[in-house]
Amino acid sequence: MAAAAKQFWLMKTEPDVFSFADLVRAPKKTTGWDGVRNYQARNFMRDAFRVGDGVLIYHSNAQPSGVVGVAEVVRPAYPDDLALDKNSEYFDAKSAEDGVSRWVKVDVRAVAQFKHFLSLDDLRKHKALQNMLVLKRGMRLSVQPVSKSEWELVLKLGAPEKV
DNA sequence: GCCAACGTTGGC
DNA sequence: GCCAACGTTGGC
Repeated sequence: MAAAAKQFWLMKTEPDVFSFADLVRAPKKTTGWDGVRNYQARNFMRDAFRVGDGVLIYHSNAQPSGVVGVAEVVRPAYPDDLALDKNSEYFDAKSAEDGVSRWVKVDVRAVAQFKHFLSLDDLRKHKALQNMLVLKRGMRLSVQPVSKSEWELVLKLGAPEKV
């Protein structure tokens, strides 16, 4: 059986909370991407993410916001138990009621940092990227699919350097 | 099931 | 800090 084709995603993080540099510094350059509390984003992780998929790491609420580097999925979806932790800001009362988290996380590992940080303005300069979800007005989804052609161009523009 | 009110996201 | 856009909640 042929291996499933590699898929591509973009994941947002606020660098003040957890930055790409934090990911690079993490043990094995890997972290559980927890705290996602949006059903559409969860469903992408739970139903579509596969080990080996590529991830653009995007800094939101940054000056400026943009894509900083590349990671890969190293563990498929498993329960995000912060939802059960009363002291966590990601606590979810409904999950706690059920005794089982309705939220999931995946593990991602830092792969490369862009030599050329790509701000939203940078990305907008390229017609081939005009359909990128992250560029759409009002797009708040924190986990987004990225097309193969978008991925390839963004990597070319970003000049990734292995971390 | 509708939809107004509310809370959050995130660019600017 | 502003506020547009969006998701969720809850009354009915």
